[in-house]
Amino acid sequence: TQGVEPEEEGGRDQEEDASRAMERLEAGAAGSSPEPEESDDLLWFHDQLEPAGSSSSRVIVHVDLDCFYAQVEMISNPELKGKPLGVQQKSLMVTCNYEARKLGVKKCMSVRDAKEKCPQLVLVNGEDLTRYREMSYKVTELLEEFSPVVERLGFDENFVDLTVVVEKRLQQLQRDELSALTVSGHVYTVNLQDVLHIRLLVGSQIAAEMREAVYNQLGLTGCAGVASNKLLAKLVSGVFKPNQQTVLLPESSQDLVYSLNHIKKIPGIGYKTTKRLEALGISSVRDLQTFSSKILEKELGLAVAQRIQKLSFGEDDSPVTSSGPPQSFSEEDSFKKCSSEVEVKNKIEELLASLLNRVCQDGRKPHTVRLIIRRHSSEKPWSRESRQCPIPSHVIQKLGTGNYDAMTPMVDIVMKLFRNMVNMKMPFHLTLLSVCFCNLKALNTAKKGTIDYYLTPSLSTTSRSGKRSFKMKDTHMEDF
DNA sequence: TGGGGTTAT
DNA sequence: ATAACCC
Repeated sequence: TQGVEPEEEGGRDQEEDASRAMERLEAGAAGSSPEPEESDDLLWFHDQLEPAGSSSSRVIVHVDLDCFYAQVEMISNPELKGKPLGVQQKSLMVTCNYEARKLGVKKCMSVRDAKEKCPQLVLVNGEDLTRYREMSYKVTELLEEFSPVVERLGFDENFVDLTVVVEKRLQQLQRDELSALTVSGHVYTVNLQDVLHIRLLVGSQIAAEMREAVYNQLGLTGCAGVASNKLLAKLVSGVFKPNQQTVLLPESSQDLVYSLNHIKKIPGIGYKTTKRLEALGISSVRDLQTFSSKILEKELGLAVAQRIQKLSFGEDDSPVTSSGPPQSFSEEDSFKKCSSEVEVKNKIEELLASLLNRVCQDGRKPHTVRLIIRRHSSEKPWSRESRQCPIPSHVIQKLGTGNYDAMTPMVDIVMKLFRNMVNMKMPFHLTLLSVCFCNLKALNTAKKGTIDYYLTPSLSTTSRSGKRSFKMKDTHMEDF
């Protein structure tokens, strides 16, 4: 109902699901090795696919889930479907479903403004990211079945490089099928006479199959954009908004970048760079395109200047890089005030409890811990300070299954980091605490019979039970 | 303004 | 260790 059903617009003949798509791809890979004899027609056609002769043209898809946290909440609790729903973290409503948006609620509104706009708004707390994170990785893993090169951006966006998969599929197609190729979903700027961007059309079909698989297997809807690079794929994915997809034909790429009314809309140009560019009198995309490269390089440095000026033309040669497993795990909590050692220690214990569970499930071992704080009232309210240190190897070993063992030494380490940053003889006022595990290394592949095996507590005699969950002791609430 | 993430310097 | 970027 109400716009969450997929494929009103482009989903004919997309009944093929991901597994069948994979069978076809694999069959294609196997069958294409002895170089199928091609007719002259077909050779001519393939020649047209690479106009400039350089084989640099890529097919990239950007997949962007619709109001992701709200969708996960509606799956967790189907009674929320059909009602205006917002997901709240502290005083901020970080996202909301389309029911709520119809009633004037916007993403990243304060909870107060949102309730004012829409008194019937249902709010759920979204501070615990566990279910979002898990669903997010399911999406990435599903997309990896279509092509192994998938790059995550946040929890709800993925880039996939389809170049190789498109090429395989094209080589499988017969001459008559080739001339009958059609686009799936929208085309950016309606100008469909010239159908020579066959690879992008095939990309759009694969994008439709991806969205169909994500919906059928995970129950999530989203948008997709297909283009020749990441920047354009991302920009074009947002053109038709909930649950639709669009492909950008190259001759429309300038129209697309000019449709951005300000440089800050270009992904890669953030808050700081926008301010510095505005100080130079640059505010529109065309301003940036035509601005002196020399001056820009002096002002921002060679790397940033060249990159953002290319972005302003819609050019982006950055590769889609496989995200793989996460580089770090962190848990944070923000609050109005935290100003005593016991409060700090309690928060740290809470953060560590979650982190130890996560690290345990991941299987790899972090070799570094970092503590991050935000102090109140300091001139830069957004700035954070951090201290990090290696995790001693004897503590790393305890990280495997018996989290109770690692908890106490980890708290001690993190509290030392805290004392290194904050002089506890002086009054302090924190508004955020965060603990991060990073420098993750694959587990010690201790083989049976080796010294390592018997020296690794989680592998030898004790505690062969399954993964245990660490439970917080209910401590010290009398402090309040 | 939250609770995450990444890469570059 | 911080600063920039992304969501």
